[in-house]
Amino acid sequence: MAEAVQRQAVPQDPRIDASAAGDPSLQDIGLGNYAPYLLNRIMGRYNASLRDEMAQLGLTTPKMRALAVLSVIDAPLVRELAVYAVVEQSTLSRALDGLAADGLIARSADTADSRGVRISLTPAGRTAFARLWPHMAQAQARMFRGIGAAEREAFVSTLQTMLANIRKHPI
Amino acid sequence: MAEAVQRQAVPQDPRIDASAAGDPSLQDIGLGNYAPYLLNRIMGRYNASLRDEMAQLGLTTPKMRALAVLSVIDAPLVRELAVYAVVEQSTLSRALDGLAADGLIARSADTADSRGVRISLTPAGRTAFARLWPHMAQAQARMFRGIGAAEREAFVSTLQTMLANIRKHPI
DNA sequence: GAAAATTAATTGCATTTGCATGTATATCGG
DNA sequence: CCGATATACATGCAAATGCAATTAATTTTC
Repeated sequence: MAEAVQRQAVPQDPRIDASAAGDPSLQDIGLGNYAPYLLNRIMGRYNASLRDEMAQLGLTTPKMRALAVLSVIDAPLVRELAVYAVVEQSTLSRALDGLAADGLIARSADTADSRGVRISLTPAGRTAFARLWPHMAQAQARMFRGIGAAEREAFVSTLQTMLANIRKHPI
Repeated sequence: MAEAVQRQAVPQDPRIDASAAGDPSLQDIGLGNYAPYLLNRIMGRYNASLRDEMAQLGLTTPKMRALAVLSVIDAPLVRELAVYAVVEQSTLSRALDGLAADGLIARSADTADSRGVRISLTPAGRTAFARLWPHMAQAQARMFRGIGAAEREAFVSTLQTMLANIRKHPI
């Protein structure tokens, strides 16, 4: 399975890293200074703790995220919702089945393109989100404990730049 | 894409949020200013793109992360590795089966506690990581494109505070 | 204007995941 | 020092996931 990776001392593919000197090693940087490591640790814990709280409300992470996005964005297409909610479209489709069965969302055909399905919150869905939002707000507050407004704004601003850098979708 | 979705003034459950005023709504904040949303979008894309590249090297995300952590931390216990790699222990255990089968890691009983299993990179494992590291370094570089050294250091410093805030494990 | 290509969403299916359990070892309390 | 409890890791199994194929509709091309 992994044979390809264990070959010896392969010279760097110039398409992969054009910088002649090569990258500083992870040891040089140190795990604790390596941003993706920190980001994964932080989000791993944030998402896990939220997931446990959502389970008690009978919701999964995809369902929670769909409700959250729908509280802000009105009647998106399924594929748009998938991007915003950071959920695979097939997973989202099934999560929407569950939310619809619980009467929290409604599916309706797009008027302009009958392939498209627009998703909207029902009043019950809005109520459900109002109940789960405090958990999300609190998890965020825990995350930012001891971080002042200025630092926090700078942090969010950097995140916005980063999202613009790496995003693949125009939305 | 619509704005001003009507709000329903659902009374807050006092057990959920003791702060009398309640949280500002997600609409008030705006998705694009809500840090957990940005973080999930960013890490979703970062991890997906790295996962695709790793698949071509015959590695999964848990395997990649295990190798990365092992390149920095010497002979951790399985549970420690699971924390650093942000992978469930049962998932990690199976990823280690695969890495061991490929000769990339070695398991050895802990000398002090015979229940413990210490994991270390083999020379082949070290070579494998040397080959995948440029991909990780480049994904990180993409993420920080157009962000200066000072901003980047401030960002990482905030992340370190956040990790200290939310982490559950002492490590 | 019809065939070909593209796009939207859902669904089938194999893989992956994670919870719960099992097994072995270590530590604690009396 | 012995039974009870806790911890470490692996594994059984059901559920969740994601890729690929399907169905349906739109757009493009010639």
